[in-house]
Amino acid sequence: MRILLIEDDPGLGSAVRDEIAAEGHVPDLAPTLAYARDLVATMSYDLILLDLGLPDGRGLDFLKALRAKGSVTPVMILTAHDRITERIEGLNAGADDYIVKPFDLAELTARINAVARRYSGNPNPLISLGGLEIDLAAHAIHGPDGQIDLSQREWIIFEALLQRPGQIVSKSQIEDQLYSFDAEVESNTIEVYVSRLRKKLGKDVVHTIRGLGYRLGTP
Amino acid sequence: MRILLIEDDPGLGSAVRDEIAAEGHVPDLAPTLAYARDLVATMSYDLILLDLGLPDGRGLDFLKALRAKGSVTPVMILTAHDRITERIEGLNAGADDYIVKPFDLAELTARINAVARRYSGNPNPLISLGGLEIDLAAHAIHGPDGQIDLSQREWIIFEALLQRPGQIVSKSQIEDQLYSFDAEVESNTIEVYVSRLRKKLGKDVVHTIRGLGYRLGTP
DNA sequence: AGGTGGCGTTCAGGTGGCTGTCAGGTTCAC
DNA sequence: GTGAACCTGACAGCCACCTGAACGCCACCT
Repeated sequence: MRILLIEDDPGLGSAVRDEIAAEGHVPDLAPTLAYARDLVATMSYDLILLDLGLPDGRGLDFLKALRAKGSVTPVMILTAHDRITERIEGLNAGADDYIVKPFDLAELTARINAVARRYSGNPNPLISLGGLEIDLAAHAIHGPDGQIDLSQREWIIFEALLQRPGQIVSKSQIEDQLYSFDAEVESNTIEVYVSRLRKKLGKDVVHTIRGLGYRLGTP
Repeated sequence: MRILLIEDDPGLGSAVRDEIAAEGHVPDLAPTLAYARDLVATMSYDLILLDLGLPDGRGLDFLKALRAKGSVTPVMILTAHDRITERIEGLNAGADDYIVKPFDLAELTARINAVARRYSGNPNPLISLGGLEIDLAAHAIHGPDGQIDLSQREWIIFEALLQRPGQIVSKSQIEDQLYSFDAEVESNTIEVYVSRLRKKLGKDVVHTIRGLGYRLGTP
């Protein structure tokens, strides 16, 4: 997914861009509104992340101009904690969602995915996978023998794979999803969870690539 | 990606610009240095392709001025086959890479992608190679018959080649990637791995240059 | 308040994929 | 023609991973 990040803070900009890229999206970073205008004139984006305070103008004015031109690209605004009026104004100007600084990068990812799902014509995706019907938003799985329930941790791991079909997700990436920053996991917890997912959902739902990680099975 | 092509030959200029655009980049073509200066004053480019012989001046002087101003935009110079001194001077003046005329457009694309990866901070490129779609960060390869998995060591060797398209990578360089410093490999391990890559990905994915090493196959 | 069962984590024994090697054959520079 | 470089199928051993079972915790139910 093509994502344009309009953010002048170099540190935040880099961190967010790297996170978006790590999630498999294709990010562009514009530190100014002028550059952002050039980009949206020539590129087609699936989502825009918009900071409201830019060095060469107001993010809000950029957003209004975008909507005035008829663009329906989803826009998520980045706002400071105490800027409530600004937030409301942004939503009124046509933003689809907002996230409050400072934010956790994992939360940003989840929010991005949520906005993208809402606006890609697939707001509540059912995913078909090898005889399973999966409803991510409702955490519901329907298999050939009926409803299948996963525990919270099992869902976290399964979603980590579902969000990256075709990609290898390393054990350390899964650990990062499950535990707080830098927590050391001492045993083969991940393997046991994967085994349980296989038991509940079928042995082909997760493929192991030895030494690298796991990958979602092919539908 | 925004690419500025500084080339006075109309035929070559058009062909390269069209190829760059077809690859999803956003090219600008400047047939003179004066025009190029105007463009770089107002636009931010991700890469500059620079011919050294222009009607209104030397490409080398343009490059030196660019670096003197503090620009770190990657620059790839286009040089004639026999202009070795010019090539060296270009690299010394701050060029990041060079490509020798006449060149294959597919090789140019691969080289552009490689330079952009080194300098753009975007570690998650999709690479197309002979019917394969390769996602380096996610260790994902999609071939004509579906998903292809490589082992950890196979990836290391494949990446060593992917990161140097068009270049010969020696066996000792590959050994350095695989093993710790100064480890002596006693047998034909590298040849066996290359054979396995060919088996999984196709026999043209790696070319052997006898006595020198291996090179990535052409897309 | 006490009992229960689901969940998270750990462990141990087993397994099969990966790694490195080798041998026989092919290719090619000289 | 020759010898070095390379190719590739096959094999053995290692260890990353699998999975059944167990235990402690705690939310929930009675």
